[in-house]
Amino acid sequence: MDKRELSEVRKEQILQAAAAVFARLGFHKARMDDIVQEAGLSKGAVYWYFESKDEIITTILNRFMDRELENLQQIGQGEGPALVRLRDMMRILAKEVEEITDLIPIIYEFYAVAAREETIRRAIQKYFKNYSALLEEVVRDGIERGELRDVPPRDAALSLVVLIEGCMLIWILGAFNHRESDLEILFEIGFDLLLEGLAAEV
Amino acid sequence: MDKRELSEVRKEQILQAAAAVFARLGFHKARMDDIVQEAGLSKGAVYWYFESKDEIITTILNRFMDRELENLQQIGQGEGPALVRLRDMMRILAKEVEEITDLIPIIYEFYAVAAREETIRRAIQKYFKNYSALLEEVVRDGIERGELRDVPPRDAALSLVVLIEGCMLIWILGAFNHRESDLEILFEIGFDLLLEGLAAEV
Amino acid sequence: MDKRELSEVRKEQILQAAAAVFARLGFHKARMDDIVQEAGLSKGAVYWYFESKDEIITTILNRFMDRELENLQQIGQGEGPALVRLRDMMRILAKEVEEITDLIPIIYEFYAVAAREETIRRAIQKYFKNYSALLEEVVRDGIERGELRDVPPRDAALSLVVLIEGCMLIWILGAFNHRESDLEILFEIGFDLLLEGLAAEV
Amino acid sequence: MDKRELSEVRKEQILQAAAAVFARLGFHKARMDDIVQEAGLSKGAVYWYFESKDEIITTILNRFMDRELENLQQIGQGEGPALVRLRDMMRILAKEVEEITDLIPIIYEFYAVAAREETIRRAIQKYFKNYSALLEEVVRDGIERGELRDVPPRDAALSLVVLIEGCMLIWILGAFNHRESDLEILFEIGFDLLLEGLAAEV
DNA sequence: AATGAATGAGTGTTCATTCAT
DNA sequence: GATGAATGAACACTCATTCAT
Repeated sequence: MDKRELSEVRKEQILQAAAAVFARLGFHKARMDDIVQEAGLSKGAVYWYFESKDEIITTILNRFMDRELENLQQIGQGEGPALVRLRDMMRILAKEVEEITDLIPIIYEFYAVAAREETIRRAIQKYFKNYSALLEEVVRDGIERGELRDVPPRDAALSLVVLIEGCMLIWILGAFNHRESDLEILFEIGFDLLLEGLAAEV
Repeated sequence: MDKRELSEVRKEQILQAAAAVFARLGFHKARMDDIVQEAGLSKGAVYWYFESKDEIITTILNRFMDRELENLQQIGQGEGPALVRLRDMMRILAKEVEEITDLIPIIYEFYAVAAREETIRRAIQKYFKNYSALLEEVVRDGIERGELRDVPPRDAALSLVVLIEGCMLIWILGAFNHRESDLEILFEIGFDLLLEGLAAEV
Repeated sequence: MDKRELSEVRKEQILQAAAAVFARLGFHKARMDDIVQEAGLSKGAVYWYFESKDEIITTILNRFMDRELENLQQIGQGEGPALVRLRDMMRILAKEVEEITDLIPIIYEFYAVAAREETIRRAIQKYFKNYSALLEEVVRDGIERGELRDVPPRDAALSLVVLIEGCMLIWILGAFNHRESDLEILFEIGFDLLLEGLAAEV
Repeated sequence: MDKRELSEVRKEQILQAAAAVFARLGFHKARMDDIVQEAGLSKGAVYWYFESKDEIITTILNRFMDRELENLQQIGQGEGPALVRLRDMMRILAKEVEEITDLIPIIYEFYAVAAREETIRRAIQKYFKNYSALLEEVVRDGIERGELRDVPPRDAALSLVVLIEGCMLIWILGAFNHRESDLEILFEIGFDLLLEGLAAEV
């Protein structure tokens, strides 16, 4: 393992630790000392790899968003029917999100910060832009194939983003905690209704 | 103005000031001294009415939720067609939310905390429960009137909550900041698509 | 009850409450609010009768010393044998002290303060002076009567004060907490040994 | 100087400073900032070595008691006549106490606290237990050698503790401030009377 | 006399960051 | 690269005292 490699390993080690601590305590209650301890390193070491607590936070956010996009992209690129691909995207997204449940509260802290701070907001906006662009692509395909109604693809993508984010919120808060305790089921209920519509046929 | 009245006025004065400060700086960066100054009182006075910063935060959350529910309730109770009532609810909600834009980031901080802390979570769950119960009622009415398809009212209510919360998030983050800068328009796009459905008719 | 009388009653009421609170919490942890509550009065009322927390403390100290001296004096003035009178003094002192056990810690706080502050020290010195003068008187009488050896009465009084204060300390700390849990017994053991002496007769 | 050594030095440095400040101002009026300044360190440094003001206080108490016991022990272990050894113990004790005069008020604050708080009381009780055990040993030896009357050694030890503590109190308060301004002299007067007894021989 | 709301200086403690080794 | 002791600004909260009513 050469120097560069070790350096990457150390960084990953710190981010891993930081994520765990943030998940446990949130950004603000988490102290650098907690991260240091969780990482099994020294304070100096952590500060050698990251300039500040803020940099750690931002890095975590970026990695999270990058990975999420990558995942979605791979799924969306399939060749089957659009509806199948969308369903698959949501199903897989649900699985992944459920695996990192602990990190979700952090996301909302990011959102709170983003609403106030330009820099973070820009990053998140970019994320959402990519995110919805991916969905829009599939929607466009679905319309062309005649699977979906001929609605503005961008609006449809918006609705899907709204659906996904809304469900995640409801889910993490346990707001509908009867049978819908699985994110996947929540997605499904919402998705089906969105597809078929609520209005009575005329 | 008698004692009890003055006491209420003072509390409101402090809450008002606190909300302003929180909106500007977020919970954590906001110092008690900021609230004190904004309220135009002394530190002792603030602590005379509230035990701690935390109590101020919680009180704000509760008042917010109470007021929001009350608003929705009044709108939902109307007699017209369900679709009109739902549209009205969202339109008015949009107006109100836009008026307290600054406070929205706080909501996400609450969500983040809620995901971690039982007490706050319970409060928010209760809020969502009431919130969706209101919507469910209107939906049920709509189904009976034949305005809406015969879907499980609870699922439909869930979808509406998801729609509303999702839109608010997209909006506050400015994630689709082209023409949809108004929350109302975002609501409308999402609502229309949800009503008519995305799927092509067979 | 005329004004002056009521005033005295109120003062006593406050001192009583203050003593109880001090006993429970010590001088420093005791807050004026605690005293106010214990007295069942308002803050303003307490400050109407006493200028400050300090004045309350000092007043309590003085009352305590005055009463103690008065008690000793009455006992010491008897006409019987000196040894009997001394024994009686200690016995009664023990009874009294045991009744106000809770207040004893306060005394040590006074001693601590006294060692640092002239004013309090003077008051306590005066107390001890009277205190030992009383004992000296009895001792002198005992020597004249041939009950006691012909030692300098002042030295003997000193020894008695030392005995009393030392026993009280040992007792309140529970330092010899086997059978000597009664202050009276502690006094007796010490007194007997002091009378008979430790040295083997030559 | 290696790490461990430096750490010890720093702790001592802080304790030294704290003792000085406590002596000057008492526990409660002493601020952490005073200790910090006196120690010539930063606030963070002090808190690096001690968790709280309370821990500093407790540590000082323990060190004091440990050292005192060690001293007494060394003196008591001598081989000469018991009376000589007791006299030496008191003489040396007097010297030592006079050297740390400033700390004595602290002791009384401890006594006051001890009377109220289990933890501190236990510590002090243990100290007194050791303390009197040492004296008891010498007394026992004295009785065996025929230097002392055949009294219960434990009672005699009690009397000696009482004598010592009583004298210290009288001395620190300056309660007999004529010629007996030396603690040593006070001890001597008390000790001689205790040895020879006050009662007239029959 | 009495009330209790209001004041504001004061204090123990925390914690992100730095830096000598 | 790595350590962990050291820094010091920041901050929530306390509480004796005041004073308008």
